[in-house]
Amino acid sequence: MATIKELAAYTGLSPSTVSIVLGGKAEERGIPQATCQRVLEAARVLGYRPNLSARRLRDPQASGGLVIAVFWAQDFRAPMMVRFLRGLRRAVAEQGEGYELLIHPYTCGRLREERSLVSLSAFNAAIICNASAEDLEWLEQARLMMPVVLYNRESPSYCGVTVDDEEIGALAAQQFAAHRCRRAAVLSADSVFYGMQLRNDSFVKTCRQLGIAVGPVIQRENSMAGGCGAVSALLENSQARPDCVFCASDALALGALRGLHQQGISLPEALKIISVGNGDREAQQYAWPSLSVVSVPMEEMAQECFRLLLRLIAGEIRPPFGRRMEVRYLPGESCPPVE
Amino acid sequence: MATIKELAAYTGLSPSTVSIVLGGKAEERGIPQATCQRVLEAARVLGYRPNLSARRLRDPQASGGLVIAVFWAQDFRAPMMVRFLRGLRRAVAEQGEGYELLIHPYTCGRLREERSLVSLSAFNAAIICNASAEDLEWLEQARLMMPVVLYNRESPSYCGVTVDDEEIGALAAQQFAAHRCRRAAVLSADSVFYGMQLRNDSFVKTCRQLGIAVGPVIQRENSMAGGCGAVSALLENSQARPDCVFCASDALALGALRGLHQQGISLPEALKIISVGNGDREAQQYAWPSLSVVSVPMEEMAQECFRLLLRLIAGEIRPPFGRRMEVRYLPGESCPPVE
DNA sequence: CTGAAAGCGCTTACAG
DNA sequence: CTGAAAGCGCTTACAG
Repeated sequence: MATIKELAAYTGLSPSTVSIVLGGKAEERGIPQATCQRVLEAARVLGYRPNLSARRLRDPQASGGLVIAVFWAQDFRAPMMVRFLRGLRRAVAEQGEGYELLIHPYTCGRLREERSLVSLSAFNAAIICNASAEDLEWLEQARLMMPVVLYNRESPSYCGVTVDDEEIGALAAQQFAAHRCRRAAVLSADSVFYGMQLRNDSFVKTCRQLGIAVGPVIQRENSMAGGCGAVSALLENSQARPDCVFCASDALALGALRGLHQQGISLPEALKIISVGNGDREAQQYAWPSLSVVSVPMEEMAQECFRLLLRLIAGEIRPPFGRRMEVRYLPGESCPPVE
Repeated sequence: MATIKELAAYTGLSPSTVSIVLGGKAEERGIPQATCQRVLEAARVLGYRPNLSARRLRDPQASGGLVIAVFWAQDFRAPMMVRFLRGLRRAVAEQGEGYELLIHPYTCGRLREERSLVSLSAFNAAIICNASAEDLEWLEQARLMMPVVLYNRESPSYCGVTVDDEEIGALAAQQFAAHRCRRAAVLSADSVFYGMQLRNDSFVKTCRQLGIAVGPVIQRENSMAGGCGAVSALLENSQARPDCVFCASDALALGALRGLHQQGISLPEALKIISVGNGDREAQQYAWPSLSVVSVPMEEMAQECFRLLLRLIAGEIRPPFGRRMEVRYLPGESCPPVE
């Protein structure tokens, strides 16, 4: 990478002059066109690219801000990222700017390969989302110097923001019980995330406590395709068809909705659905029928991640320090309110 | 903001020692616990935050990379951002990393307030998305030094990646004509974007050419709520009900789908729908009925933005230099293929 | 119109 | 175990 010094040597000018031209201040400094041409030409030929760190170091305005990296696992569903970023933006706005958000995609299970988490010179702090069990394991032993907050994960040595996973499953089961459902099914996702297991287990356990039998527990790819394809498996056993289904994600539930339409099953009469609400709220509400969900407050969780990170940086808290957010049941037509 | 020098003064140690402790290298350098405590305590008390630019400047690894800001207007629909980022990530991966993506939200019409576009020290280059007419106007006269590519906008002085907006409207009209539709409606959005107008105008014009009457042209908020609420207005005139509708966005179309279900209108028999496909592909496919769309290739457009930006930086191209991407009709159940 | 010098905040050989 | 010095690449007074 060419530097200004090299451009100066190449053109026979001084670094000052080169810098002035490159900064677009040639005119106000009365530097003739010809000199500009020489500099610009040299920049092109030598492939000059300004070093941003050096520029920023000189500029108190640009130098001060906190750079916060958001590690987002690539394979996670897109609407979740949207909601997360929305919450983060709110949190940033609340603090009055001066923060830079760096989106850093990574691959689940390969967080250890992200050297930037160790280097200390890539960003000031990080929010790590969707870490897998392996990733968490690495984090434990790595003991990063960098301030880190985990989104939706718990750890003995880091700060984290979580939800009550067991409550999610329990709330759904309670709703079904209120409707006097008799037989429940679970539509879950292939997952690297232990929280999902907790939700399912809690749903099943609560069903049993409330006298609801639990029929098939099905695992599919976490997508609408997965949810749609699962419908036949769900209804396979015609003796013991479920009258209610707990879905691990919006995507699965929306896919299932389509599958059920195709089969001519009418909701909520023949079957009730409650999903974990981790997708776009509007898509839940304008589905046909609209989805009943136990909503994961992702925006608030993101906001809280940011707040925790700031307090961590300020030394006001020390890891581990967790915050657990409330979940809420939002009824829709797929499991209407009981009057 | 405290610096290492100040910490040194405060603790009575040298900057070197402070730096070593703060860098987590106390142990390997044999610095005693007590000294570490002193430094860490001072950092907390004085509110020390490492200056990232300075750190990066020292670290050739961290210093070299290109920092690219993505200006995304806040009010634009979320799924669009997802698709855009997906394409961008692909483009980055294709180049083999070394690039930092900075997400920079802004408010439509207020791009001029973004000082970082002028400062030259905030990032190396920018992709500007969803600029309004006012924003474009400002860009024209600002003549930024920074390399910039516009997403889905044309400009006499900047590079841009666009689609053929007229083709979008025309393709939809042609499909309806193939189905022998007689009366078309348009469900459009309140918009700051002239391209949307081009699409609608072209749809209307092509309809007329093909002998399709054009009924109500309705404008609503660009959301599912808007689309759903528009249905009654769409069907208002029972003498001259449309038998096909062109929707300006996925969100509007999905909302309309729900509204039509509520009214008991059966698709595609009673009404056909084609939407501009600017949302999540899976949501289009798993809607009931699945949506026919003229797809805007947002991922490819994002990828092309990135490529153009790199070539711009390398001096291989000069603004204005535009790329226009192809649109494609993807049939779904809301307007099935004609056999 | 152009250049020599200082300095942004940090880290890392190197010396003691 | 700790410190003095150099230098990363850049820009900006200042001097000529």
